[in-house]
Amino acid sequence: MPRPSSPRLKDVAEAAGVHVSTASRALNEQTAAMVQEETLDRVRRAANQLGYRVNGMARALKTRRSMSIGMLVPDITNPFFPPVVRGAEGALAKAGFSLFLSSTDNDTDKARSQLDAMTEARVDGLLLGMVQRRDPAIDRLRAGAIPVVLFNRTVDDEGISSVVPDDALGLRLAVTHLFELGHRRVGLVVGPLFTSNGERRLRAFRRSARRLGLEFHVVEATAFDEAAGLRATEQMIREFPGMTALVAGNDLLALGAIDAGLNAGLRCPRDLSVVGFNDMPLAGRLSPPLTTVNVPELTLGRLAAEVLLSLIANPQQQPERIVVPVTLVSRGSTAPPR
Amino acid sequence: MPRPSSPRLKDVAEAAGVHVSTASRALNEQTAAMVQEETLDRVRRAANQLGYRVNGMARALKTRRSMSIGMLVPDITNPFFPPVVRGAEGALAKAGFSLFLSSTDNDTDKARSQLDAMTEARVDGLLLGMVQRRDPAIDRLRAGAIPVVLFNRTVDDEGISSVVPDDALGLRLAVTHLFELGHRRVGLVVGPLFTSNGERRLRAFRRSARRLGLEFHVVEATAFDEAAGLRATEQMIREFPGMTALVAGNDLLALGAIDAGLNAGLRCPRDLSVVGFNDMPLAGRLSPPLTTVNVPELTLGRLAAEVLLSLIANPQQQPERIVVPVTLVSRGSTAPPR
DNA sequence: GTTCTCACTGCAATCGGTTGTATTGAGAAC
DNA sequence: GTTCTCAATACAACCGATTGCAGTGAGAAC
Repeated sequence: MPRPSSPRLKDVAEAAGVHVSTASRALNEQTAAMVQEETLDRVRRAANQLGYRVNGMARALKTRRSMSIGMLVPDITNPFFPPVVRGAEGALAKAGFSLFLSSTDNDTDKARSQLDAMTEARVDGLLLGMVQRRDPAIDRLRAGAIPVVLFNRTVDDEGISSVVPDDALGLRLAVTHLFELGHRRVGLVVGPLFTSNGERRLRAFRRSARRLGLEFHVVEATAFDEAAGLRATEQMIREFPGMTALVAGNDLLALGAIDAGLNAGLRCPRDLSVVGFNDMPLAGRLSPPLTTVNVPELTLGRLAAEVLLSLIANPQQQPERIVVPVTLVSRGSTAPPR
Repeated sequence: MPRPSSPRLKDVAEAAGVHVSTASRALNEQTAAMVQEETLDRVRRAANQLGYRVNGMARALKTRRSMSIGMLVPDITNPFFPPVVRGAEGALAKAGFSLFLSSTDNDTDKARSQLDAMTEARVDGLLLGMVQRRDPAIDRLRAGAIPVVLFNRTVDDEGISSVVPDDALGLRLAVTHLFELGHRRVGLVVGPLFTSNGERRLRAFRRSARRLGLEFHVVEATAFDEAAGLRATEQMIREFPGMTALVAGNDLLALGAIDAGLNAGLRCPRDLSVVGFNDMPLAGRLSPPLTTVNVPELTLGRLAAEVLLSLIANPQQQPERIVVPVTLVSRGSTAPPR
């Protein structure tokens, strides 16, 4: 019966004429110093010869480090996330970690089952981008010993590391921009308020609008996508006539809002100015080019990964809550009111 | 010294007062029938009580199945890929598999190192979207026993399963569309010819253009992104004056082409019609809305995953080469020549 | 009362590595 | 020549599951 699987350390050791423990040390950077130069060579040569690749599962089982991390995003097809994933993946790969990625489709059950899968895979850390403000999944995670960093959204609980955009600054910039263009009657199509972005952006919007003396109205969208933006804006147009401008909870909501406006005979930006949030890729090439709040997505992903890595290196570490600065990008979807 | 880690099967077994092998059988669907109803209950209760999660590494080590698959894409920030990833992930999750995702940034070295990492993680299969027509990485993989399905691009070698769009049909549709609009002098900004999409689209373009009696010129872009599209089109404009329309190797190249045209004073579609390929998300909302060849991305990803799953279930299986049909979506970036 | 079944459970080997400890042997110190 | 030191290597336990096989005991068959 021929051995069907790939060569094991034992095979390498035999080929090199050493004990498997010696082969193990020879092949590990950390321990290679323990073994004689000449032996080192023999083992390495044998390993190359046989095309040996360490069995990560066996190693992980023994060392209790899988060298993998799990990343959950609400929806990978939301253009905001791919750059975040890329930023995270780049930083992780540099440190030798692989990435388990999963889209939860904004579905709590799916999120839980994916989280279970990652727990079973014994990932060394988690990057979570889909949490709700009060999230039972997080509570269960806190009990466990697995390092977690939240990104994009965070939880109300202060005890967990996170990397999020500066929601308050973003909304202030957006509202101020509209005010300076001359708008005085401004709507907010906010994302779901069970998310931190929803709630924070709403609060900042209210505060800015009040301070500037604007008339305003708020409608909560059921999700962060175009369809929800469309529905919410239809409602907004019914409930808040005379509105000349609108801030959306993110860029996809903004697209839905523009559509709803069009359906109601309001052209953007002539009859209705719209500001998005995120500055997702291609936002500047849309028709009209979207005025929006830029979030440095790659950086956000990279930072989240770096915080996680340092948390893995030192689990006792205090939680770190990073707020990434944002800027307003003024493009074609906003204009002075007529 | 308290046990810091999560509960093991042994802990569950002790809590339930049974042997660990019995606990193992009780907790596995396949083998649960072997154990008495009453014992089953006790074990399950104990497992829930302790919050037991199987250690995937230990299981994988013993069973030689990691229940994970690796997916390599050239660039996750290319909007074409997220829906493909999502399609694949959905199908895989349904079958209980997790997804290792990695962006290779079109870098052969990075691809190789990621492939090594996946090999070490002992993934049960690979979904590769970044292969070149003659790819040494594939040759190395063929030797091994790990099931592979290529998507989006394929290799010249016939022996490997793949799921790719119908490049030939797509280009024929694009060229015919331009012909019917009245264009007679048409360029092709093709993707790198070391990719199957590049080469196949070029061939189909030439054939269609000849058959229709068009004058044509081809420039090869160095990558599938906007910057490469811009550069290639600048060259095209120099070398092929009087061109009224252009087919791009994908949507990002098309965007670069539109920019290059603008820089040269050619407005799209008034002075230069442009057809893309892929119909990436938001393509229809761009300015101008992109005429392009629609590839059903979600389906493509799902199919790739399904082929891989069946290959994993039955490794002796003949390779399957699926060609996914495409359609032309006529929008605003094409118009009759002036 | 024995023996045979058969359903259930326990035993122990195994997957492929890592790592603390023991062993070995050559040269230094005496 | 004996003992000590130390570098290099071998031994063996262990990580946490799975699974072929052996054991057990209750009831059936005789």
